[in-house]
Amino acid sequence: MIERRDVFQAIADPTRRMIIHKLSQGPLNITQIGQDFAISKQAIAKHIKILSECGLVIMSQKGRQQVCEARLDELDQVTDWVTESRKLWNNRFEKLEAFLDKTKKQ
Amino acid sequence: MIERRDVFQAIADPTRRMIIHKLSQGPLNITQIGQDFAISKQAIAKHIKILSECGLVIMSQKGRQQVCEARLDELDQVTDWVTESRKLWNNRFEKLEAFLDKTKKQ
DNA sequence: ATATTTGTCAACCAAATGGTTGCCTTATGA
DNA sequence: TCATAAGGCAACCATTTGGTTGACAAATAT
Repeated sequence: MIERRDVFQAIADPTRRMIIHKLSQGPLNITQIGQDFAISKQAIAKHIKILSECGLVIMSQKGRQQVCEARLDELDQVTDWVTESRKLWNNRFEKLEAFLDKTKKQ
Repeated sequence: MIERRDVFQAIADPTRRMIIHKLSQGPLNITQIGQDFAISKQAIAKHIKILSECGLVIMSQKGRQQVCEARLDELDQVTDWVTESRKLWNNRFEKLEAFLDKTKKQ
């Protein structure tokens, strides 16, 4: 299995999606993020590490606090892939239509 | 760990994304899908099972063949979540602005 | 000065994931 | 009729994942 740490895998976990949701409303430190979740701060920190490794969260030190900010640009990878798939889907009969058209003309 | 089998998890795997990509261009049976991948047909079948369980692929029997067709509607869940997060992000200063506005008026 | 808060590091764990192989059933084509 | 192609099923495996606990360092507050 290849080492994967991409945006798709990052947003696959519901907890991480909720974290992104929270951070979309403004920056928070790790303890504040953990407030709504019934898991340890260490678990939260691990999620944050994954999110920041793929660019969805950026960190900044502020005294002893680690301030986390959402950075949603990388989600373009996701919407781009969906858009591309839909494009293919919409054009899926093109070849067939071209073939039928050609056949008709002959 | 809760039982998860949702669209987000389904598209987290690169092989499954490639399968969707292929199927977006037209229906294929399991053997045909496996053509481009260096993994066993059983592995492909497992991926297809996951994709069909979350509605991204629909199956139809055709003799001994299992024809797979892409069904991209469920990807709305993904784009909707991204859109919602971006909306929150864009409105993230609203509360602060409202507060400042109110303070100014007093 | 000391207690508390914030977060890190490391070890550990059970379950999930993505893959394998072998065997079996059932259509299909020669 | 019989070999073969398509796929299902089950057992197994290594690695990854998402979580835990305990100990620790360093800011901050009292």
